[in-house]
Amino acid sequence: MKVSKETVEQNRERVIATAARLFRERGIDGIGLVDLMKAAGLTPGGFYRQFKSKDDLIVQAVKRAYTDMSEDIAGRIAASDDPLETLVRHYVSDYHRDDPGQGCGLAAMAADAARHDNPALRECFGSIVSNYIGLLTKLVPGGTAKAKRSAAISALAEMIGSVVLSRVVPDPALSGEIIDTVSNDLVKRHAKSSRTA
Amino acid sequence: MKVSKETVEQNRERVIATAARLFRERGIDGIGLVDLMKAAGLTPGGFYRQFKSKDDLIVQAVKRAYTDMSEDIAGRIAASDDPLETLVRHYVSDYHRDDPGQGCGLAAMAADAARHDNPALRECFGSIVSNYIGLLTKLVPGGTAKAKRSAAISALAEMIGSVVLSRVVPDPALSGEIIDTVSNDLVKRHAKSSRTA
DNA sequence: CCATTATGATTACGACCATAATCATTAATC
DNA sequence: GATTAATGATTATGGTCGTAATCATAATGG
Repeated sequence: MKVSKETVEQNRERVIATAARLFRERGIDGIGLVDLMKAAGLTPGGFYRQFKSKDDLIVQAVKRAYTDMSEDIAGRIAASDDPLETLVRHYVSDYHRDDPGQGCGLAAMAADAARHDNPALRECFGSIVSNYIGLLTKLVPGGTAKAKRSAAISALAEMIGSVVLSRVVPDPALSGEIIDTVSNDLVKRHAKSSRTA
Repeated sequence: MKVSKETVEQNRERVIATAARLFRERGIDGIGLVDLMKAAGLTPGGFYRQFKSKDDLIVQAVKRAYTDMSEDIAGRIAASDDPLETLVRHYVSDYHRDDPGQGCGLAAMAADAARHDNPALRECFGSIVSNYIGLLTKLVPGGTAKAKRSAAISALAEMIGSVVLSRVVPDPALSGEIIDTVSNDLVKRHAKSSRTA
C-alpha cells in the first residue's frame, strides 16, 4: 500500500495535528495509538514507521500545539493596540476553557507531562514556559527588566491556574466568575497606562 | 479470611489514604486498582466489597486529600500571626512542588478531573474550589467583600498555576524562579498592612 | 518497464486495565 | 459452641494498551 511522498507527508502531518488536539482534549495518556490513528483516518499499522514511539509523537504533538497557539496569539497581538489585554482576554476566556483541544498545552497537559519522566518532553515544556514568560515580559508595561519578568511569571501562573480551575468547576456561575475575575484583574493590574483602575 | 470490624475499617482507611496519595502522585488514571490495593497491603480481591467502583474511590480519595491538606493548613494558620503569608509560603514552595502526593489536589488532579464526566467527582472539586476561595477571602486584607473575593480568586489561580508550572519545568533554576517570584509577589501584593512593598 | 523499496493494513503479542465470581477463612451472633 | 455472615485471596473475563512482525501494494529509481 505504498503512497506518494506528498501523501506520506500529509498523513504524518495529520497524525501530529490529530495528536496535538486529542492529547489536549483527553490527556496524554487518555488516548491510545489505535484510536489516535483511527481519528487521523489511518490504521495503527504504519505508526512505528513514522514515529520512534508514542513518546516521540507526544513531543512532536506538544510542539505542534504550542506553535499553533503561538502563531494564533502573534496574529491577534499584531492586530491589536493593546497586546497584553488582547492576550489576556483571549487566554482567560470561556472559549478557551471550553475548547482545550485548540487551546494552550500548558493548561491542558502540564500536569500530565510533569508526571512523565521523558526528558525530551520535559525539556520541551521548559522551552514553552520560557517562551511564554519571554512574550509576557515584552508585553507587561513599565518598571525594570526584573520587575517586568516577575510580573510576567505571575501573570502566566494566574492565567494557567484560572483556566485549569474554570475547567474543573462544574457550576457555570462559579466557572464564569473565575474567568471574569482573573481576566479583569490581570487587565486592570497591567493596564496600558498605569492608571489605577 | 474474615477479619475484625476494626481491621475492616483500618483496611478501608488505608486504601483511601493510599489512593489519595497515589492519585496525586501518578494521576487519577495513572494507577490501577491492582497496584493500588497492593500498595495498601491488600490484594484486589475485596475492592468491590468496599467501594462501588473506581470512580467511587476516586471521589472519596479526592475528599480525603482535601481534608488532610485543609487541616494541615488550618493548623499552620492558627499558629501564625500572618495567616495569608503563611498559607502562600507553604503552598507556593519547593516542598509542595516536590511532594505532590501530600499536596493540593487541585494542583495535582484538577486537569485530570476536568476530563472525567463523573458528576460526583466534578461536584466534589467544585466544593473544594469554593472552600479555597472562601478561606482566601477571609485572609485577604482590606477592601469591600467583592474586592476581597476577587483578590482571593486571583490569588488561588496564581498559586495553583505556579505549582503546576514549577512541576513541569525541568530546569531547577527556572522552576525555583517561578516559586520564588509568585510567592514573593503574592505576599507583597496582599501584605498585612497595605504598605506598598 | 522492471526491480527496488517504502508505506500502511492486518494481525499478533504480552501486559495491564476495571470489574466480577468463587471460595476458604474467621469474626460476629445467637 | 454451632451457625451465620462477611472479608479478602484467588482466579477469570473481556477490553485496551504500546509495540512489533508480516505482507500486499504501489510509488519511486534506474
